[in-house]
Amino acid sequence: MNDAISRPETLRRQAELFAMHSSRAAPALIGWTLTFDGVGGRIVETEAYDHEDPASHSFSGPTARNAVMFGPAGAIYVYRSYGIHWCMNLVCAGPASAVLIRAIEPTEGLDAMIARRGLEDPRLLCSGPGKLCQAMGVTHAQNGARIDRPPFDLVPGPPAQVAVGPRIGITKAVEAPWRFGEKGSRFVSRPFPNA
DNA sequence: CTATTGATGTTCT
DNA sequence: GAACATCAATAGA
Repeated sequence: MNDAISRPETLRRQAELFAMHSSRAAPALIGWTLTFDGVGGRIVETEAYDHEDPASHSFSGPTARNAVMFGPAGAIYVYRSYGIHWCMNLVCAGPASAVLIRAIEPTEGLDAMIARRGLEDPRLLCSGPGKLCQAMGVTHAQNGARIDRPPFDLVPGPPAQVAVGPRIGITKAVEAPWRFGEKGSRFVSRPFPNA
């Protein structure tokens, strides 16, 4: 028999996920499969942000850049990082909360990712928020797009063991334990202390 | 394996 | 003008 989850069931699980605050949706997303135009893989690392969080783009209220974060859940918020890279978030139940996708384990469309990244090592293809957007071909053109409709796809996976730690690359609220990853995964951007 | 540093350009003060 | 949800290259242990 086919053990794949049906489309209606997937949409139900997605709706359930987006109804959560990002701090609960972020760990719940570990193990889901995310693709764009058939290219992507298993989510193995995420971070949560919200409007009460000094490290969040949404902390100081709506602006042109962060407008998508203040919109409906299920949207994709893409921003430019350090003038060079793109990073993608999934908007969750608000206000203005989102999950940063920090690393995936490449499983679909390996050839396209290798071509875009100019690398072959699967561990280096998507082990960081900027890397995975480059590998998947996600740019500002996808800002505001829906995660629950083509060309995006987001499918639940079997339950994963989740490690927790402080977020990476921020200078405010550095201690908040809002970084999540799959225990033991070799595809995360940096190791978790107790995994 | 960890630590450090320069590159890059948009956003916000 | 400063800060920035990063990356790749490099040096060292």
